[in-house]
Amino acid sequence: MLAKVRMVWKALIEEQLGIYARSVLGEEVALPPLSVQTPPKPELGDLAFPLFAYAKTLKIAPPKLAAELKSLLEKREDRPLGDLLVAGPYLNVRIDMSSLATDLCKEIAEKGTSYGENDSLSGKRVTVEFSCPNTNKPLHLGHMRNDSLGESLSAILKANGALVRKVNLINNRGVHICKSMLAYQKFGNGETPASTNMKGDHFVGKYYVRFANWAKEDPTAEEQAQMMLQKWEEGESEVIKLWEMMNKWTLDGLAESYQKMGISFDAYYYESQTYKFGKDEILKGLEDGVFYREEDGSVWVDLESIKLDKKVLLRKDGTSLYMTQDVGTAIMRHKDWPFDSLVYVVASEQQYHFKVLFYVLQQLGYDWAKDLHHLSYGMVNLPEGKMKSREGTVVDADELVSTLTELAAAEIHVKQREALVGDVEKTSASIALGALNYYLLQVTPTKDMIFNPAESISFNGNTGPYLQYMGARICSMLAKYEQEGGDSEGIGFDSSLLTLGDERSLIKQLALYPEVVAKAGEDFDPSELCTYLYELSRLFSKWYHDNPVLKAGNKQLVRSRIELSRMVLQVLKNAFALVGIPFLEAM
RNA sequence: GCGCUCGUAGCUCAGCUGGAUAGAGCGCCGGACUUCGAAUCCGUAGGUCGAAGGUUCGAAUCCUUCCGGGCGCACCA
Repeated sequence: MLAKVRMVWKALIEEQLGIYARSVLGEEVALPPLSVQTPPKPELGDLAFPLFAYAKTLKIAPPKLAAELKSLLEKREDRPLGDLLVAGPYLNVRIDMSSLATDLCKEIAEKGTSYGENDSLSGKRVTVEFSCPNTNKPLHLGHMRNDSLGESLSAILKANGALVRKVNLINNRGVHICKSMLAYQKFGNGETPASTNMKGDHFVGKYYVRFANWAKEDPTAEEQAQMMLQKWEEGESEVIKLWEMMNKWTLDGLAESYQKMGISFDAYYYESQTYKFGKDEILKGLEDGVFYREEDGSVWVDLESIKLDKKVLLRKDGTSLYMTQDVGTAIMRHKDWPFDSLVYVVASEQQYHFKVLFYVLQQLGYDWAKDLHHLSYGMVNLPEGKMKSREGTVVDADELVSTLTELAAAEIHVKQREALVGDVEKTSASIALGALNYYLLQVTPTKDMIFNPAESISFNGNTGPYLQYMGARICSMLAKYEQEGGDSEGIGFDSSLLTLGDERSLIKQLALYPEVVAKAGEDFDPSELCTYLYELSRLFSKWYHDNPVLKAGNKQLVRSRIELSRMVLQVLKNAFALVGIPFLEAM
């Protein structure tokens, strides 16, 4: 909506520039494109058109040109509503906020939860792979950033019109899995998650740690694990039975965590089922001459054309590797659900892997391989440095969620909001989730980030709960308004009454939302929505603090401010849904 | 060594395709609840945007070099 206003003014001024150039120079000249910006201060208007670039060709100082254009434009009948102002070398526009607000109010009311959506990816099928845990330990903070990003990105792509399929690849095979199995076999004494009253993933994780300790004393431990893997691959029934049992324990535990964290998938893939795939594809590529075979029998791809060295795709004994498997899995997924695009949400450590993977898939001639993406995100570190499992500094996901939930509940009790909130347990869980997702998504994905536990449990300032709080306050105000019969009085929304600077800023921010959704989708960057949300909430809370709504006096003004609040509420709700912040009517 | 990436206030982060006095939050100090929810709001202090060059009318933003972090560079996954 704001985009439209911008376009109209830009086109008009560009046209005027052309006319002016012709009159001054007496001939047609190619002028540099006009750029549109936002002035740094509200007093300077809403749109800014810097004129520096024209000084040379038109032989006029930018401030003079601004004044000239202003007076020429003001004579034009076809000029849209709004004011022109000269601000030094800039020609600025103060747009007609009243008509924008009227249109906006209508649009938000009509579209409701779909306000902000667009069809830039309309009909496009996108598979998003994320999470991809091991089945030998519970989720930790690193997984949480991955999960938040994957879930949020999926929602954002949907809001841009895409058909999204969320998939998870469970890493449930390999030596590391055998380690926890072996430790359990040796030291388990038949205990189970049920008998020890432990969550399955933590239970299995305990044995993974147990293995590490044992391996320190017994040098044969690693060897034994390797032997177990062989037995597993041969399908020895006892090993398979143990594997199935322990896998289920972990997966049940993970399912519980996912549920709590609001994570879900449309399909699961298991490495145990996919690890052999890809071999045939590589052999086909070898036949077609896109790969080559070394003397020892191993198969390689030459990466010189993408300025990398070379990479093995099949071992000399003909078995698959990580890369081989990923090639197979991608192709299989495309058969399952023919996508136009595939996004991998995986840590930045694997940038090289994905560069190679994408290249190999292209070499194999799949047309969909043109649109593969790696949403590469940085590490999550602690203030003291990296998380290290050996030093026990890994932040456990379940523990973190429950700590935050307890703190939120404590806050509700301190403020004596039990009655207002209703279900304290559910509400505090939602606050915890909002806090976590916002904390993790706030940072530009590609950057490493520092997770400060003390800061993450704070609910003040630039946090998820701050945003939720704004929503709750608006809800409570609207409830009061409706209770007092405000809506039934038949008074309409009069946008011309919203003349305060803060109101103008709010309206603009609301009108900007659809563009932010589109940009976040283009950039694969949920943090852009976080920044937007905080700015919207901040503007609202300042305005709401300084200006009465229900007690504004004039009924027409009350009504108009109520409508403005309703718009803010709607946009908050819509944006929350895209970044995993549960909306709360009371907290 | 090669490749990728990052370096903005004490700390954590924003800063749109280069543009008008570089912005928030936390923390510090100081204010605002008989008034729509104080999980709030307002104010003060705090920055030669890692360094040096270059391109440009104009650089935190683009280019080069250097310094300093991180991550890759397995017939592991």
